[in-house]
Parts: sequence; structure tokens; C-alpha cells
Amino acid sequence: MKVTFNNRDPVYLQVVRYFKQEIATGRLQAGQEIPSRRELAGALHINPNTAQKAYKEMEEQGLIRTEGNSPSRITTDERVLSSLREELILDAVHTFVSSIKTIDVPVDELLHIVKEVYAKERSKE
Amino acid sequence: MKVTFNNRDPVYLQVVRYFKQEIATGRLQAGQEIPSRRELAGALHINPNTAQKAYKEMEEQGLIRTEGNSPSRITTDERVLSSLREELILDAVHTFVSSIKTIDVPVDELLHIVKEVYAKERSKE
DNA sequence: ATACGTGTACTATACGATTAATACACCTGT
DNA sequence: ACAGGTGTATTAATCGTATAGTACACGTAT
Repeated sequence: MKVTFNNRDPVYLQVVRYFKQEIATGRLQAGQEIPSRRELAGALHINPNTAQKAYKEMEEQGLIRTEGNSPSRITTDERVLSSLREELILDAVHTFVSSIKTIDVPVDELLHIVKEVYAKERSKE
Repeated sequence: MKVTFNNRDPVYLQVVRYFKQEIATGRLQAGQEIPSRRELAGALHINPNTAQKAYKEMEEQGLIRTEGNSPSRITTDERVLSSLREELILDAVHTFVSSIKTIDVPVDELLHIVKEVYAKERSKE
């Protein structure tokens, strides 16, 4: 488990995004247990309250479920799970398009650049 | 002159980005005068200090020049101007790719989505 | 039973970045 | 001379986030 934090966004939101990615890519599966708040906090070197805030956010979004004091688990709600991947992608694309649309870039040029950068980035790992 | 602010990023950075876009698209040209700090602040309903911070940032990036207390002007440095457009595009693409790379998206699918959203967004105006 | 880990809740504090409020020196046109 | 606008600098106030500290009820394994 490894999360790379940037300094711009709130930590708890970055944690949420990390879990979303793990779920969307199948590295975390439906019903699977996730670390306890304190455990996660220790692993990521963050405060337990920050971990709790992240989990609470995920709970509210229906991503995880928690019963009693047993470890939280990834939801088994298929609607949530199946829409998550698309949601993540669309959000990213929308943010991207918003940031670029005021500059007049021909669509072909833009796609070419995206393709190139994407390929280069993925070949790095 | 109109800038649409979001609530996430600092205002002064959004102002900087606005001017960069105006320059990159040619709506602001080399040597052209830009509003005074107070004038800009009035027009955008922001604090004069915020305008000043934005201008200072642009000054440090070599985008504008200011002599004495006469109005600031867009730089005439061709190297800065010509690289600005590409820089803006590449920055946006890099940010986008960073946000999407942890999700395994086939490049073709990604490009298709970008193309679609981009076209839809541009047809709106 | 008892110690331990769990989720949850609440308050308080610290810190950083952003924004606001003032003040100052300079120039310029009237 | 002087009023008004300019850029600039310094300080104060604001605000969100993160962290710290503590507390409580609930299970469970020892």
C-alpha cells in the first residue's frame, strides 16, 4: 500500500481517490476487507482522524460498508462498482477539457499530444 | 474581461492562468498594455493585493514587464511568448495523464472519450 | 473477566496559504 | 502645488486542513 501525496489537495481526499482507483482497477474487490483506521494511519503516516475522515467520506459515497466494529469492507453494490471506473475517467476528462478549452487547440493536435504523453508515461513503469 | 473562478484554486493563480490563455491565443499581444492592479481588481471584484500577487507572479515568469509606475505590458520576448502555448497545453496534458494513469485505460478508449467530450464542450459556445 | 482492537465522536490547537487592510514613494497632468 | 493614479511593501485577519488528545461503546480472543 503506497500513496503518493501532493501538497495541493487535502490528504483525506487523496486517500479517497487512491481507494477509488484501487477499486476501479480491480485491485480491491467487492466485499474485500480494508485496513482499520488506525492501521491505515500507521501505514501512510497520517493522523488517525484523517484516515477516519477519508473512510467516512467513502462511506457516504457508498464505496465501503462498516458494520459494528468489524473491519470495513468494499461495497458489493454492483451499480456503485460498475459506475466507478467510468466516473473516474469522465471526471478526469472533464477537468482536463475545462482546463484546455479556452486555448484554441485543434482536436487532432490535442489527441496526438495526449497519446504521446500517455504512452511515454505508461512506459515508465 | 471576464474570468470564471472556481473555489478550489487560489484566485491569484486563476488570474495568472487567465492571462496566459489570453496571451497564448493571441487575444493579448506582445507589448500590449494591461489594466492596472486596482483597475483589474475592480473589474474582477477581487482585492487589489490579489491582483498584485498575480501580476508579481507573471512578472517573475517573464510574462509582463513593469517600468516605474506606468502600466504593465505584455513582454515582447519572443521566446517566452512562443513557448507559452505549448507549455500550457503540455501542463494540462501532464496533469490529466497523471490523474488517469493509475487507472488502466486502453489508449484508444481514452482518446475516444477525450475526443467526444472535447467536441461536445466546444460546440456549446 | 479482562485486555485489546475496533469504529465513532467531540473538542482544541497549530499551521499554512490566501486574502484583506494600510501605508508609502513615485510620477504625471492639471 | 497638488490631486489622483500608479507600483510596491508590510502587517493583520481569515479560513480550511491537519493534527492532537481524549473519550465511549462494542466485540473478541485470551
